[in-house]
Amino acid sequence: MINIIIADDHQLFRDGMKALISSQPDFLIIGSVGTGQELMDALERDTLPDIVLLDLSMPVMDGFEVLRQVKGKFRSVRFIVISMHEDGIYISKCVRSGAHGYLLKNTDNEELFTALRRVYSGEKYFNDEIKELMIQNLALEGNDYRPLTDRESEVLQHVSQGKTTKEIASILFVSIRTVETHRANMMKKLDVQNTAELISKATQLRLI
Amino acid sequence: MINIIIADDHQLFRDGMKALISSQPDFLIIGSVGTGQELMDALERDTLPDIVLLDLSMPVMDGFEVLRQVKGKFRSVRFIVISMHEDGIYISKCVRSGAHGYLLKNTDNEELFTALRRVYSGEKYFNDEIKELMIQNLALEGNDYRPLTDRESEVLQHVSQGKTTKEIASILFVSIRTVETHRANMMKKLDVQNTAELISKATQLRLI
DNA sequence: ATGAGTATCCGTATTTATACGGATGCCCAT
DNA sequence: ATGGGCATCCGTATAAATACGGATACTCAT
Repeated sequence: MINIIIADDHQLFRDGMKALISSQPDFLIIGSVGTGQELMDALERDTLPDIVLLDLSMPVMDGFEVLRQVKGKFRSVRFIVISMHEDGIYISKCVRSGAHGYLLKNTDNEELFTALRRVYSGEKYFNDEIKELMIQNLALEGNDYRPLTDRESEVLQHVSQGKTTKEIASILFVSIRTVETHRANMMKKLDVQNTAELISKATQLRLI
Repeated sequence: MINIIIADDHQLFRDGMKALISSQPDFLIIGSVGTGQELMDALERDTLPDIVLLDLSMPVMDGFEVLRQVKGKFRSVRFIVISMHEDGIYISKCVRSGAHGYLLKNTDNEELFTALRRVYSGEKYFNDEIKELMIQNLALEGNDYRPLTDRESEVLQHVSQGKTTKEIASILFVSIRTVETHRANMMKKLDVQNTAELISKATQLRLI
């Protein structure tokens, strides 16, 4: 019997999920919580589930924070993220944070069951579409991805708003050469040829 | 009694919605369909509902196509779009296509009921968040928004990939001046100062 | 004490973008 | 026949970006 907790701030969703999952003989819903804090409390206090179905966008303590706090703590519990976000960056972030699976909220029933069973048996579950999104995101990041510094981010923000190097220098009270250097460094970090590609890529990477 | 049809390709969602809506004494689910075509057939054949809860991303005939086909046809039926997409462009497109309301799939129960009642009584229903997203999109479009021509879009694509005017001229077998003119015209249409802002705005407007 | 990273700034040069106009020809709707 | 929109191309000029290096000083971890 696979013990499952559902963590999502919408009762409708939890109820629907509970009804669906309970229809299968090998699944048992042992908890249904509406906040990250409730989930943490349940994990500390009660019988540990085999799997947590975890929404990302919960108030106060979101899914990412939950993953961060449980990291290395409840090792026997596996987390399948369920999210509306079909964005490679969210998915990559979840995978890095230790998620064992990722499903979109419009996943169909059979796939949900398959995911639950696969993750229960020790595998990770990411379907082809999810994999493709992750690959796209990693390809965007490139081989030697280094994050932008605070100043670079600031300059990038101004550039994306259409300001010239001269204008940015004036706003930040620095030399034109300083801004030029920051622009050049960003272009190197993101491996792009010019400003158009910089803005394009930075947008895709959610740096703007 | 408010008669309602639910149109969504995921049975779990339809079932959950049906259970929730049926819990209210003034609502009656008179149909539950999984495709746009089924919805069209139901509207042609059966008693018309007062309201259709319409998912956007259905296979073959999506929600936009449904709205387009019903435009001016079933005038007494009101459409509330239910979508995962919290994107001003989707929302604006729905409103332009005649939707009477727009809800995100993580809307809470009470708000769903409110929306159904308001739309039934002749109002439109868009909450503050949805309105804000629309406003942002309209602000982006600006005052005298004109769409890009095919050639402009083609040039824009190349520009966003980091190509210079010279390179684009070579690829398209036209003069450098031609590409220069296209770039200048796009910048005028989108009311931006330079290429960085062009790419930034075009991305937000989903032109790239 | 040392080294790496960050932020700052420089000289010189070339390439690219942008701006100010202007023009012709084709297609299509009126 | 006419006019508007689109795609094409031009001369001249300035502004901006990019590129090739180089440099100093501060902070923080080792």
